[in-house]
Amino acid sequence: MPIPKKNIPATVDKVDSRYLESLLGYNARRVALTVIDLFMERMAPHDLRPVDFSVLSLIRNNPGITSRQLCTALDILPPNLVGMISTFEKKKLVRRQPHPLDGRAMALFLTVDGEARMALAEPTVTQLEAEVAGRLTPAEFQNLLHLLQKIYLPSEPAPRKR
Amino acid sequence: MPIPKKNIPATVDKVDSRYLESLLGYNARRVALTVIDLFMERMAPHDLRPVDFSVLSLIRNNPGITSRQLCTALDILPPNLVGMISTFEKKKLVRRQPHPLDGRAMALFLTVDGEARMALAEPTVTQLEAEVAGRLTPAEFQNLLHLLQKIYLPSEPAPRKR
DNA sequence: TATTGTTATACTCTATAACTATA
DNA sequence: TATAGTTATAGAGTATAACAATA
Repeated sequence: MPIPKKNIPATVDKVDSRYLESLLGYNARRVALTVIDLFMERMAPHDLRPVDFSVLSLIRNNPGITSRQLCTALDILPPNLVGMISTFEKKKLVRRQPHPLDGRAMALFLTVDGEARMALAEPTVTQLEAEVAGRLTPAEFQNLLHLLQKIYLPSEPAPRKR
Repeated sequence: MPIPKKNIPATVDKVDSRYLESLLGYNARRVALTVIDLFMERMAPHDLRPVDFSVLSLIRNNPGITSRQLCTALDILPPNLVGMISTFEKKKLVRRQPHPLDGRAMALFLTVDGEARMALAEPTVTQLEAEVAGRLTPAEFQNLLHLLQKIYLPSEPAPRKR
């Protein structure tokens, strides 16, 4: 039988977060913040924020990708990408080139410096991912990625609006 | 045998995002954005952003909780909570009361209006969660929450820094 | 001396409108 | 007429420093 509490006005000793923890949105955001915090810490020597890494990674794996394609893939608004690309150009990480088939567009490529930067940064990301996933078995980790993708990647490639 | 491509300069037709999709941080952020977008859409009639809902939910389930406890539980900085609480007070959703055991602190409670607002809002959240999880079986959904929590909820309750 | 709540403020991130060059 | 890229700018979100009152 539980010991009766003293009759004091309502105070909270341990916060009950169980309801929030039953919500996918809450849990996904907490995990995203956890990983992003560690990411920024570890990637500081490489001078890359998460979004920088995402952009450079897509250019690396898709040479000649356009700004518009980057914006669609990463859910970035075009005006907010312009500054990033300009900064990358100033730092000699990215090179812009007229698109061969569309005179309005610019094709994006990593420079040699950009390739080198990413070659150093990717293992750092791999390492921090491994640490974050440390409490999960490899099978659990793969399952987690798969379940997350089932949420945001429609099997039918219907256009996403935002 | 694949048909040889025409010899044109590098252009990208379909963006290859497979590397990013192998990263937990990327997937968690995409899911968080997906759920938050739907959340804001559905909760607009209730005039509650995700963070508003989280704060009111914690007050509801922890009557007498302090601002400091809210900040710790939700990873909000104290200066950024002040305005929210003030707004809630103006809207008669939350009531502040001197803390019975700590003269510096304020104990927070929902008003009758606040309870009513949350009583309407919670079913909306339950509904949208069910929709987002629609592609998953109930067992998969529970497993997803469990795996996410293993990432950000340490079994040993070590203090998080940020 | 440390902590709670608060103010003021700066910085970053995200969003909107409008323009140009080209399709 | 629609789209890619760009500029300028507004708004929301997040961060730091400093202070008064209390522990």
